[in-house]
Amino acid sequence: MGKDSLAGGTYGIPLYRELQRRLTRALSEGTWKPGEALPSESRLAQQYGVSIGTVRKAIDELVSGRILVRQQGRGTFVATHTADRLLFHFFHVVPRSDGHGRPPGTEREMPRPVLRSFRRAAAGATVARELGIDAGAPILRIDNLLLLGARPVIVDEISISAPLFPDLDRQRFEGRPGTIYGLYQADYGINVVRSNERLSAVACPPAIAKLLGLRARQPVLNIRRVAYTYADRPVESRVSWVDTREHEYLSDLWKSDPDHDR
Amino acid sequence: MGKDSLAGGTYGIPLYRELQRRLTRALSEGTWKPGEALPSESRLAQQYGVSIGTVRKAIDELVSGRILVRQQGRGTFVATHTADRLLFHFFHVVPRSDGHGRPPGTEREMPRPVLRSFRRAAAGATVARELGIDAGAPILRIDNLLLLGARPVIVDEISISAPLFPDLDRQRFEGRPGTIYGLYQADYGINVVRSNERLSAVACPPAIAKLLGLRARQPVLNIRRVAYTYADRPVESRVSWVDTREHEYLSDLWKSDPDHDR
DNA sequence: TCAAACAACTCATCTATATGAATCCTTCCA
DNA sequence: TGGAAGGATTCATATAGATGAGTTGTTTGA
Repeated sequence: MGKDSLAGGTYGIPLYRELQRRLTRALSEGTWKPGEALPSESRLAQQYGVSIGTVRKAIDELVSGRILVRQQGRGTFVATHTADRLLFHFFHVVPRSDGHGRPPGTEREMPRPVLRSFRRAAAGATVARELGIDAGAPILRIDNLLLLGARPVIVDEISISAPLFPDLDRQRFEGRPGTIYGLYQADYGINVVRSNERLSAVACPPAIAKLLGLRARQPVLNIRRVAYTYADRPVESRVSWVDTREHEYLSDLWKSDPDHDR
Repeated sequence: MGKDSLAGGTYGIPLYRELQRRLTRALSEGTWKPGEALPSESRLAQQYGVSIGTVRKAIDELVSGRILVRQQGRGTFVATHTADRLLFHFFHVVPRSDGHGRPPGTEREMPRPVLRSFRRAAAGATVARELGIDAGAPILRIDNLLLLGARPVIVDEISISAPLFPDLDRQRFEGRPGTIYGLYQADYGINVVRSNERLSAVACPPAIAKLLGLRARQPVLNIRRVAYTYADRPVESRVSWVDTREHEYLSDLWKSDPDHDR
């Protein structure tokens, strides 16, 4: 029975759920970094003084929540923000599928970001509420134009709490090797695991319309996303404006992932 | 070992997955109707000649896919289309949450439907493709206006394959006791278990605008939904027009359900 | 040197069993 | 008549172990 043994611990709540809580906390504390392997199931079982089946049950939900990834013969790993993961779990804009026989959601394409502005600002009421910080608190405000194919399709307005991302500046942001969530993860140990989006149709503001090559007041899809890390801690508030003339927003609550069979 | 034993059966694919396949097929054949209980886990184990753990694993995914519902001490039941289930899994339009401290998604309200028209028609190309039938095949076309509070917010244009719903007429449709999916289920044994939605922002057609109390060409949210039953068989194609001045579309891929913890 | 064989390790599947918790039904007694 | 007690049945949790499959690294042998 290892030093972290759960034996004789919490009452009322199941062992596997308590173990899950501890694993999640360890994850949020950076005990194992994204891409790294956790100890093997048998070692975890030994360490926490539970059976291997209980360890598997604790891990099961973290895997189905895309927080961990299991690989037979290799181990269990902390999920990383690869381009694929971004595409299938956090990026829902796809080419329209009107008419063609092709099933929706296939042939997704990685958006090419063009940085429009990077600056420090103070949180407005809405962003503050979404990020769980005080109104007026310092934030970083990043405006991006996303190209799909050759065409500008999305304008992203990103707000993140400045103290969470020390020393993040324009150079560093633009020089990131992968996705934005990959940057949060690799440079700041913040792993975005879930997001929540609220959509509405609005008349396009002139400034946005100019970027999208749209006439002002034309209908655009407005998306407010809040991205969360472990334990539902908000990390990023993002407002997107989507030109849906040639693209659409795909919401497929199940089977959104070709790899992940369930 | 029961007559349905899986022993010595399929090679290569796991027992629990084969059992899952058989259960799904039995479900689609109406062996157990919605609301009814399946045989107990121990009985299923006996019947199929597998251990109880394997039965649980087979059922696990059907439960997480909301196809079955487990109740400790009672049994395992085929999910039914209660108002709650509709609200949380198939109805994503909620009051805007701008400004208020209230978390998004709470305080949902059941829409009140007003039937605008019920008629027989021929499937157009898009609907035919979505329903997996031939273009020109007979369909039922139902137009609904949905009120949230006192206000008209959504126009629904529903298309279903006529042969799938024999003898369905306006009286029967309007006289249904519960939701539309409840009608499909109770009267035709068709259990909608999944849906897929594609959203875009468009200028509101005049006919729709009149119903929603909106000026023509104002931005509205256009939703194309295809609803599926077991084994990904399409059942319904629905086009919705949503007035998002006071409401918005909520897309929360995880924790959309207060009951269902995962 | 190269490649096959092997060993050691991982997660995946499957079994068997025990105990607890929730529900339902019957029995029994005041 | 009513309600408590008990028993039977259900799913929920937890354990222990066997076997299989996939991966990795090492050893062996031609």
